[in-house]
Amino acid sequence: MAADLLGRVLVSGVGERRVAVRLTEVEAYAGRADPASHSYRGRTPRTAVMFGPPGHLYTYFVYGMHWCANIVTGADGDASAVLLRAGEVVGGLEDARARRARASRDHELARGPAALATALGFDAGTNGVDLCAADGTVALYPGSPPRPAAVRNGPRVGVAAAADAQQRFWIADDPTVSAFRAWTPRRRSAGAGRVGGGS
DNA sequence: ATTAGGATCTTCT
DNA sequence: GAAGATCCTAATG
Repeated sequence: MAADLLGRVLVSGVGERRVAVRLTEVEAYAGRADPASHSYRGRTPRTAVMFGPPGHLYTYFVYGMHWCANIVTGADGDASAVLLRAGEVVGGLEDARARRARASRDHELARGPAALATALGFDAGTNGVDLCAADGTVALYPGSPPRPAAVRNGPRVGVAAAADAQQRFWIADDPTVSAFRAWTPRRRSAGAGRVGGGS
């Protein structure tokens, strides 16, 4: 299950850089039966990787500027995945800082799904990468599991559908875990609301 | 410390 | 055409 990924270490060798992150926060998306999952509405070009075999990276673009990464967990055709929400950079600190110049402290380098993806260099090019390939650019290692008593769970962040599902898991008292934000509707930008056909 | 709002574009309806 | 598994900065207490 998703919580088993906590404490495991993801090593990325993308772009001549090598960064390792120990996962401290994840979210589970239960395939086609989960209204909050990208795979809920069936297979599309974007979600094709989710419908494939487990152990592959599924990356997607959100909000017009960020990349986020999942690990496909369900059996072939199941379309379940785990969103990697946050982690502690345990290797390649210099490279991670270079990619995340905005982060003022090291514990913020991979705090939040888009931040984590940026720190590891994930984007369209890493979609579908096999984590078990011998020569893969990204690999998953056992790492060090958290104390079972330190594992917490709660609602998923920023998700409108199935908001009551307690499918977010994190390691208690870890500074790299992102702050919880319930889903809120975004206001439309002023310009987008223009009336009339203009010009 | 906390909150509110803007940026920006792919995907599916 | 509308909404989205977010991050960052600026303004306010």
